[in-house]
Amino acid sequence: MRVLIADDHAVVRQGIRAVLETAQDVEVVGEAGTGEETLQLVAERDPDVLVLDVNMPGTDGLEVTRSLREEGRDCRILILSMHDNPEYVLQALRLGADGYVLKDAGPAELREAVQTVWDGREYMSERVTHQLSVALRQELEREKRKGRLDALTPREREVMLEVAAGKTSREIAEDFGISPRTVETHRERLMAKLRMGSVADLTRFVVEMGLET
Amino acid sequence: MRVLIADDHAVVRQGIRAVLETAQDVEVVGEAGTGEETLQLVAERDPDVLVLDVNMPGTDGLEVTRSLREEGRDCRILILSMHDNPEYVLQALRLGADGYVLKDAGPAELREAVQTVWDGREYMSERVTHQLSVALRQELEREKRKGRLDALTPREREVMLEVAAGKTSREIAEDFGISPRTVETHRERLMAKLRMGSVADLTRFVVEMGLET
DNA sequence: GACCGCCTAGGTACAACTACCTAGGGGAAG
DNA sequence: CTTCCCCTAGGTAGTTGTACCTAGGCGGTC
Repeated sequence: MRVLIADDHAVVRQGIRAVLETAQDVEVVGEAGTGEETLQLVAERDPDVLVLDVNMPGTDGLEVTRSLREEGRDCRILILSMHDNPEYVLQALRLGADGYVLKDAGPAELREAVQTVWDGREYMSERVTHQLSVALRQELEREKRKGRLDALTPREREVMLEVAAGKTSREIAEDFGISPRTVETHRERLMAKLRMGSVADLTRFVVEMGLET
Repeated sequence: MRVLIADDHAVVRQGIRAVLETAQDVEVVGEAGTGEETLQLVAERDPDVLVLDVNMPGTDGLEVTRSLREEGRDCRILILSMHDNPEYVLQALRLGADGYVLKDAGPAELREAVQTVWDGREYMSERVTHQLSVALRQELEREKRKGRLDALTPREREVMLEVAAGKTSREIAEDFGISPRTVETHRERLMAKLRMGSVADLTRFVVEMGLET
């Protein structure tokens, strides 16, 4: 297995090389310190696997990934990153990366990751998949909430904001010039539609959705 | 009045020069494109007023300000910035700037600002002073809230979190294995101590202070 | 021992919210 | 014209929270 290492810090490159070379079927065929250098070395040495840092000055890891895929390179790309930000991860995968490993991974994990992508499978650090699933859940939750919000009538929405602002039904009634009983009706309906069990939950909802004032 | 202009964009320098030179008692004695160049030109030409951009590559405006003050330069320093971020503004003033003007200021304001600092007074764009007063108010509010929070007993704090989580007094009582009446007592006291009039206000407070879980 | 702060909890009266149901008027859509 | 949705609002009964006051037990401090 021919591996190319791309990272802007020489010490990190050295570390990765040391880790990978302990596996006997791995040969490190080069090191790159910038995105441009990476593209050039990949073309020259045609590695099987590229271990690629995302954070590089100038052309960053994601850009490099895009370029390689655009020119039809079929080498495996294992992204190395400090952050488990789902946005980054998804972007990397969308651009054609084969794996995503965090920089705090130990030697064993790094070797396993390289081996895995080389075998044609995807490798993700556990924390990354975890963050992805959390992000997915949040997204679903947001969608669900947005749907619920759409089910409210205009009046209900107004009342909702007032309730979340801590007003009583009587105060809201005065603000709108209607009966407290009517406000209570709106109140019941909106709480039911949003499936909220308390003013506290409602307030959280309003704050989190950025609906105030 | 001898003025030196420092900004990393040539067009901006040109614009400032044009604006200032319409005033007949102003003479632009030089332009600098980097922090280093600025320090050198200030030493060479000894201007009365330095119009200084904060965002410059390498040594930025704040660094330049610090250096000039450290070496005992008494020229007026008028900071030019795109942002009205209070942190920046305070930092600039702390380092010895005499004025802070936003980049979206018109020609008239810029001339007035230069004139004002040259007269030995401070000049601040209106939006800047406004942002500062807002920041100050927020800071005071935060302090006040923190003080109030410190007035709570441990038990009251626990109850507060449960209330903000939307639980009823009965539920909280069960969680803690105490009487609902006791929870209500805690509840009344904590609401009074925090000066909160509703669960909604309390929930906001807890969320904003980052106290949950 | 006296004092104080905290947790505990009960009494009373009232205010506010909840649940579930009914129902008329008005406007928009079919 | 009928249907449907929304805003309106009342009835009734039950739950929950608020306001103010009292009070015992407990642990630490002067």
